[in-house]
Amino acid sequence: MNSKSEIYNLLHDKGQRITHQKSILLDILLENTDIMLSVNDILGCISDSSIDATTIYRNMQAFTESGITETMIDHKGLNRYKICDSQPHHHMICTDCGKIINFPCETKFWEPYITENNFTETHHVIKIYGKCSDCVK
Amino acid sequence: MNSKSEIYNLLHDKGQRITHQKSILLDILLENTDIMLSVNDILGCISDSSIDATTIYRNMQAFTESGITETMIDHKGLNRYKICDSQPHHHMICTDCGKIINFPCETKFWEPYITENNFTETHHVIKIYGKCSDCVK
DNA sequence: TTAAATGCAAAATATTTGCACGTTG
DNA sequence: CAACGTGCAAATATTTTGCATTTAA
Repeated sequence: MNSKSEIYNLLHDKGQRITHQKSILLDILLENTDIMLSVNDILGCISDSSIDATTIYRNMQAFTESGITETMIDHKGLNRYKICDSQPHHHMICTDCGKIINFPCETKFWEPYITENNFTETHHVIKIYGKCSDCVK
Repeated sequence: MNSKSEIYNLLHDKGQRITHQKSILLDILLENTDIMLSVNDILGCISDSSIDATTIYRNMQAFTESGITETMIDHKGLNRYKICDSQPHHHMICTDCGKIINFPCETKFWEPYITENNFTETHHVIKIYGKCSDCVK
């Protein structure tokens, strides 16, 4: 999920229209792939405040339902969004500013517990929460 | 953190007073150690609605600052609370029936990445999704 | 042209704050 | 009795909803 035309095709397939507002929102998301953006962050990126907050909420929900964006709720209860990664990996997420640092998965230390419980893994999620070097100050 | 007297001692050490309201809240928390309770859940446990929501918010914050409770924000952005476990653990979650199986955290293989990025971890979440032994059949 | 998307206003929800009064130690 | 805790009311903040208007296809 890293080119605008790819996303446009996906939206088209879902019967959604390509609007001026969606185009701007996608530009902002594609320029910020390493941070989870709040609606307020996104508003701050729109210089002439040409998009209403309601429209941002509605489009972020639509994008998430279409698998274009992923979502989290930060330590203050704010929704944050980013474009989905094409490559799976894990995240350190700053609960203050939403910054994301990726790291690879190196072990599956839980394998014995899976076997023991006859559990069949389909996927796993590892997220490290805390403060990034800027926000810890 | 599993007996009321232990918690009372801790509160006393922190210079906090033992009030009727705190006593009731602790009873509710101690009777619900396997679920994260929202303020609304807690209100629902108080039959005669003798405690104001504000008091619950303030006490849950105080409990959390004292290390008595732990907190999370759920998928809807609601704060939820539970008495701290003596042992932290992670979850295998069956995507069919919702069953949860706990397992302990044995490694922090991501430590080098944290150090490298000057990240300050507050907590981490590891969830293994899949099917439990019953649902895989 | 017409169904979907948008902007604005208002509502809904969750949480926080100020302050007077009550209670604990 | 003195400090802390509580309840009530009002303020904040975020997100959602209703509806008339605009716009993409």
